[in-house]
Amino acid sequence: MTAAERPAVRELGRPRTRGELLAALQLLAHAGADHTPVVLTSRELGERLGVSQQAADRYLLELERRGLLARSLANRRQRLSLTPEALEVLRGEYRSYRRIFEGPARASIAGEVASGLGEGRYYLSQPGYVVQFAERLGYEPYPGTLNVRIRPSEGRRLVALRDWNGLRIDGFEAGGRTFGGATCYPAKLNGHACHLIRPDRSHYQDVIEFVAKDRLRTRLRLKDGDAVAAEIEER
Amino acid sequence: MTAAERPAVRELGRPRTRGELLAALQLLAHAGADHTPVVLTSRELGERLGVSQQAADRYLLELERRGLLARSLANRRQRLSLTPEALEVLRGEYRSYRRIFEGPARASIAGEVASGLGEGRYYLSQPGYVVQFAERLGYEPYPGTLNVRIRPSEGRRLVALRDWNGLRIDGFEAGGRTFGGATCYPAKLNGHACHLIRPDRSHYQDVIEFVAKDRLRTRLRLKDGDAVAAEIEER
DNA sequence: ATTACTAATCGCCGAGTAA
DNA sequence: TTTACTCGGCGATTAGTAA
Repeated sequence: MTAAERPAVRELGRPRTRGELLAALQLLAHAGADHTPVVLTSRELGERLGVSQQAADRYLLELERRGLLARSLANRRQRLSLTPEALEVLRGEYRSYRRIFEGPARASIAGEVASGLGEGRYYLSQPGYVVQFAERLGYEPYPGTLNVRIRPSEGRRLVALRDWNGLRIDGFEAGGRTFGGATCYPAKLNGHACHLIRPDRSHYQDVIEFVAKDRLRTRLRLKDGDAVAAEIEER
Repeated sequence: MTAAERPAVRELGRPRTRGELLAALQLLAHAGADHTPVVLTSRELGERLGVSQQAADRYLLELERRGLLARSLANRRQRLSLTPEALEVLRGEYRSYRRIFEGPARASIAGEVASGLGEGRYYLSQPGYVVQFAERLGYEPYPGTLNVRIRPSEGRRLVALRDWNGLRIDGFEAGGRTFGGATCYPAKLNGHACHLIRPDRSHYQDVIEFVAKDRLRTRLRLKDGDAVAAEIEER
């Protein structure tokens, strides 16, 4: 997923069009189109949404045009299924509402310092990232990540990060290659403020990465294998 | 809250208008208007929603008209706060999205049979309730509730029922008096299918009530003080 | 500055209908 | 029956502006 697509997918447009499409996505998800193709006529959809068959059909066409809905017309009966992008949109709404009623989510996680592949320095030096970090995290991070290995069982808990609001770092293209996006979450490592950074396409299963203004290894006097405690919070 | 108001509050109208108002409510809640009056100009609101100042202002007027927003204009700077009805609308959305990603919620709870005040029979005999039960639960319940006393600590867990989807029984007026609404949740009592019924204005703190097609005391051979296990599920 | 009215424009809705 | 187009009508939007 490139940088340019992201915001387009996240935002459904202006409120005027947004509401109808969201309502349609929501209804389709409840009908099961989030995991299975669903047979639903535009008439039925319109009835349930309180609009005409024509309007419902337009919603479907529009959703398809935006890459949020996959349709297959077989024998005049369309089968509808939501795309991963649509689920991302719905998940964003879920996050938003959950934050209102549950407050920001938090998690504590323990692990030990691990050595990375040294790529962090290369990536975090990319100007395309640096400007975004400066703008969204409020600082230019030290060009290198601190890797922390966690127990696989704890890793499963972190899957829930999908549901959290984070600070988006968008991907971009530079010098003919693609740099992927990432999401950052405010964190404390042994009490020291930093950010957990979760690349969209993560290479690791049981390693999480942190960025901070200073070099964390030096600042916290850490070496490979040292135990660390991380506190992660929703933005 | 009377029966007539309920649906009007729950539904924000057709998708066309619904989306804008929901987006505005959502934004206001995030700005803190759910618990504290918030100073926010219509220009700022419009910018954040991606509409003009005029449109944003209309949203505010419309929300106020629907009883979802309280405004106080002091010195040309309006202070906005959401009403309980608005929070109910937002909570409904939260429920809906949570169901998509978390699936139906469940809870197990233990308690013991308690004797009620005998009002159950009177209430459940009201035709205004009976027709709704028949339509929404799929049966006409035996006119009497089984009361189960739970430990106060368990009762706190049931507060979460607020966040669950349930089957609405609307309040109504008959014979000059008002009958309040309630929400029902599919449940099993010692494995027997029934419904937990939660009146909007509950008299009890640590007593929950069940309805079923048959008389539960007879069917399950229960007497006061008997231990029972209940499984409650989101609709 | 604000809020919020009026007027003109814009675009969504639904009826009719084709395929 | 479906899906999905055209088009007239009208409700929502924005610009301009008053208070």
